[in-house]
Amino acid sequence: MGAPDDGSRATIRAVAALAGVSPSTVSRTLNNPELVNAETRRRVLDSADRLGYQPNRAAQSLVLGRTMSVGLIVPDIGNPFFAPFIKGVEAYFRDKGYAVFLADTDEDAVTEVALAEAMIERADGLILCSPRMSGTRLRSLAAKTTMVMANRLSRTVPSISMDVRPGIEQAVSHVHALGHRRCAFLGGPRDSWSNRQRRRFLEAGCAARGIELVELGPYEPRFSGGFRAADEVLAANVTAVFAYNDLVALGALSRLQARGVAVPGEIGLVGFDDIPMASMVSPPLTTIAVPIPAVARTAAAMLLALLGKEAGLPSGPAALTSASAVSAAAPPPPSAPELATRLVIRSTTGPT
Amino acid sequence: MGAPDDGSRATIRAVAALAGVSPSTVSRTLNNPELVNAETRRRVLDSADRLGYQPNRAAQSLVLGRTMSVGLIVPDIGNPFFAPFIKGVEAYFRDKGYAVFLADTDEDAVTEVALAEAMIERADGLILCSPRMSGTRLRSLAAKTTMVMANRLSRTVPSISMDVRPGIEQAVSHVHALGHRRCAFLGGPRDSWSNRQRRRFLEAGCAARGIELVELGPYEPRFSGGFRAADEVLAANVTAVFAYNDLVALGALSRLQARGVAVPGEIGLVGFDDIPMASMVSPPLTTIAVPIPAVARTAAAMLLALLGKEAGLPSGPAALTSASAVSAAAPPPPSAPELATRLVIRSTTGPT
DNA sequence: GTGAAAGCGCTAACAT
DNA sequence: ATGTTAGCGCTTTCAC
Repeated sequence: MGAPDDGSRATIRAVAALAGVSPSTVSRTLNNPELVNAETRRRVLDSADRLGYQPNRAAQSLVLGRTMSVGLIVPDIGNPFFAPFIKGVEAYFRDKGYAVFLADTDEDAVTEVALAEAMIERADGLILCSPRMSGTRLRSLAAKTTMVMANRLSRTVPSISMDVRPGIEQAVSHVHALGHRRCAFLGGPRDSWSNRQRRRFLEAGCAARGIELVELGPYEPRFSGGFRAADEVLAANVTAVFAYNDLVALGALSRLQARGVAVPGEIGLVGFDDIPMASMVSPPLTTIAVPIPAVARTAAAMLLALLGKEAGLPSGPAALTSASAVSAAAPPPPSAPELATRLVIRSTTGPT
Repeated sequence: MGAPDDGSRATIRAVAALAGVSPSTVSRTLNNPELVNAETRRRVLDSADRLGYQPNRAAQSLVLGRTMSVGLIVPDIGNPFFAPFIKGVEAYFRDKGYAVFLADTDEDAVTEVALAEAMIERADGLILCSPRMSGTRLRSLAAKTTMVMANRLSRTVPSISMDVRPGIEQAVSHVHALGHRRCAFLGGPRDSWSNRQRRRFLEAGCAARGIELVELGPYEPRFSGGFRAADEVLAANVTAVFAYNDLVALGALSRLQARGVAVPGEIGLVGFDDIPMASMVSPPLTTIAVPIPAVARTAAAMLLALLGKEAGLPSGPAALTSASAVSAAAPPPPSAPELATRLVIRSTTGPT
């Protein structure tokens, strides 16, 4: 519709004037249409789009105390693991009328804190995806804003993570069934929460089945890390390998093949994440698929619920949601079935 | 650093009161420190961080007329091609004190327009990366906000794109030197600007060297598209193939190998983009590398310049602004050397 | 059902 | 060098 061709955007007063009403009526028409007479409403609406009127967000934010935007901080946009997460969060919030600020920490904890602080000023809430910062900093941030953490669990900060257990159980069971009795774990970053978690369950699963597990690494969680890992695997005298993630697995696979080692013939290989590339290499990678879109949606929903609660929502539908989110500060239920990881068997695992 | 432990954030008046000055002095201290007495400044700064004061962004935006944030719209966050772009834009703007809104259109032109409209309300400017919408819509958007388009050129909208020519020239020359005389182009989406551009230069390069070029497709610009393409390549009786992008090339490679066709022995293969995966497969893909980070930085710098120009205008802001924006639309120099594509020779090309 | 008035928190003339 | 004043554009009591 006809925006004023000069650059100035129409204000609520202009609309009011054109419609012959007061600014308050225009505001009501837009925000609480039921409070205004049908005929008046029509006139207002008409004038509004005649002028191409768009409420000024800054003014709204100032008076309402919320910006209708949230911040999302990830360690590395380029990491295929995070893309679906970003996508999921963005799609969820867009749908609810929120815009999403995105920032990339380059895997650096200090940058991460700085970015979070900066976003607090502009967004109503924050989602920290796989945060690298210390628990202390995390808590301090959480005290300053509404925040949800994904892929890392905490008792003090609302958080959500996938359930790695089923996938790992399935993988260990699978490898065991194939006859492997001595395996390696290609560890990721030492201080990484998810690395610790993956290792723990892996150890438990192997122990339970009498599989000997040797831990190698830590390796950079990249293709190059797997490259290096491959040579150490060969020296470790194992028949199967669990990698910290697919990138490492893929790197190892590549190097193994280059060295003439048959996969899965001589060495079986299991990845983690199921990034798109996992199914595109040859042989396609057996891996533990993680439900990132579900994690993303859950995190987003959690944040939205918290925002609603903060805004003083009367105990409506949101009350329950946010309750569960806050109790998420207590042992969050990673038991939700849609958050379960699962083994995807492709072609890098076979009989020993 | 004691933030008030209750939820309310300190205002400028609180700081002023604590420091025993007026709000304006606080504002000055923060925005034009040189205008205020050193001793006063000290007191103000002190009170400010005593209270953990952070200026309210919404209030600033309202009075200054700018939000210090920009919007970035991409077709698909998950596409490895776009990740470095997003990263580049975000890093650039973060550095300048801007925050970046990100949205993903899912390759849909309608969504794209809607998202852009939504962002106009919240951001000072917009970067459209590889926009799918029509030129008309593009122009209409550009009239409403400060905007820069990347990976697509336009005379009427400020835009920036890499220079595909050198890379393609090198590729054709390389393939020609290897003895190939009949090649195929695996086309991407028919109406895609970059597809048309790539094809055009490819045709020219081949024609100039007496290489016969058959165009296949269009294919989905994904791994799966290349899969399908491979079979058609085999039927086309060519010895080398240029793919619309790496994903297609990789898909084709995979399928070719599955069918027992030797690459580069029987068929040579050249990709486009040089996504990370290109160097990770085996054999590693020969491909035309595109300078996405440079494109991203350039686009960002362009937008920032336009924003600055708009803000710095002496009189009637709007009229001149759009004029200058349009003038920025005059032939953008894709000749900048850092925007040049270049051939990366790996192992999917060899003598015929 | 509608208007008038009072700010939200900040910056920027304009005094002083 | 600092304080006073007047809004930025909107929402929201509070009257009518």
